[in-house]
Amino acid sequence: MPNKKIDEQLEASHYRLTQQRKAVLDVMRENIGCHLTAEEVLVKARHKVPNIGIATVYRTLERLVSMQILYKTLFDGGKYRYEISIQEDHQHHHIICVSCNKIFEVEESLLNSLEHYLEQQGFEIVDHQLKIYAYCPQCKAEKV
Amino acid sequence: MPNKKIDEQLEASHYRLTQQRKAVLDVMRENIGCHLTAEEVLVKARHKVPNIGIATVYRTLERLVSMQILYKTLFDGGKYRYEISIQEDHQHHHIICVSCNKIFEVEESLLNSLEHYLEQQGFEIVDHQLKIYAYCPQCKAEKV
DNA sequence: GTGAGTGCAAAGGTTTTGCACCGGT
DNA sequence: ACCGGTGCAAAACCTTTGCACTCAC
Repeated sequence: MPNKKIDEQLEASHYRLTQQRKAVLDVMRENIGCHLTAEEVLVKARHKVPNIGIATVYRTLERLVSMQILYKTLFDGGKYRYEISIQEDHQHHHIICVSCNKIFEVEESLLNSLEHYLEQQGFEIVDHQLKIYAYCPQCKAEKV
Repeated sequence: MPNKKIDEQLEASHYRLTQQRKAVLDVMRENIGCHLTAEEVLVKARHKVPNIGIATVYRTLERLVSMQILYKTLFDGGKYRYEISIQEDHQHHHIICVSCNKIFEVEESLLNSLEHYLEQQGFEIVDHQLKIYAYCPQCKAEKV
């Protein structure tokens, strides 16, 4: 259960567990696998804490990112989206449906040979992000 | 020479060749392999047409993107960068040095097997973008 | 009680848009 | 001369910041 681990992290970090932060964290925990914008988190969090403001949402999301509890990724339109990190390793790989805009995850794997090649060239890889634009199976079927 | 091809495209598109557009296009042609922000294009273009405004730069860049003469890619910080398209095929693959911020190109190739796999899953791939964050060989050497 | 955290509103940064004027065809 | 293109300034958008007030510890 990742929740236990997150709670431990929070406790260890002198991080005050306010209503607002709990609401944001719960929203993210209730939306595993979703890639939410700050605005979307705000709307969902307001169901729990009606007066929560967008600034608090941003501040909380940023804090959780720096604690590596969330990932933050830049998507088209120049907007950031946040997702909860449920695994140890990064898996910054997304398939974005060009029709319904749904976002699917891809497992990291096939980039290893590319990275090895680049390391032989003298680069030291820190991270990578892959975005694939596609019709998802459903939209492909409806497209005709 | 790609310039000839671009000129043909422009002619075929009823695209008025104003001083400003020529300046923007020339800036991009003089900076093959560079990934420029609109602001950077503006500064360079003003050396040619001092009064050119940022709105014209954006409008021209967008138009050239829609003509597939330029590529537009979102980079960290939520800023778009534009680069001239010198090849037939897309090659949206970048290595960004986390130290000097220089951007290197990677040839497309090793993603084919991943794409085949996804197509078997029912996706129809439209495009993809890969960003790799790394220390470039020079910064890696200086890092120590 | 104290200081970190909050909400609001204002500011920041990038990109877009409205509008009167300009200039390529 | 026409109409698309331009420059300016304002607006739009997302995100960050300043500040007085609040509340978790």
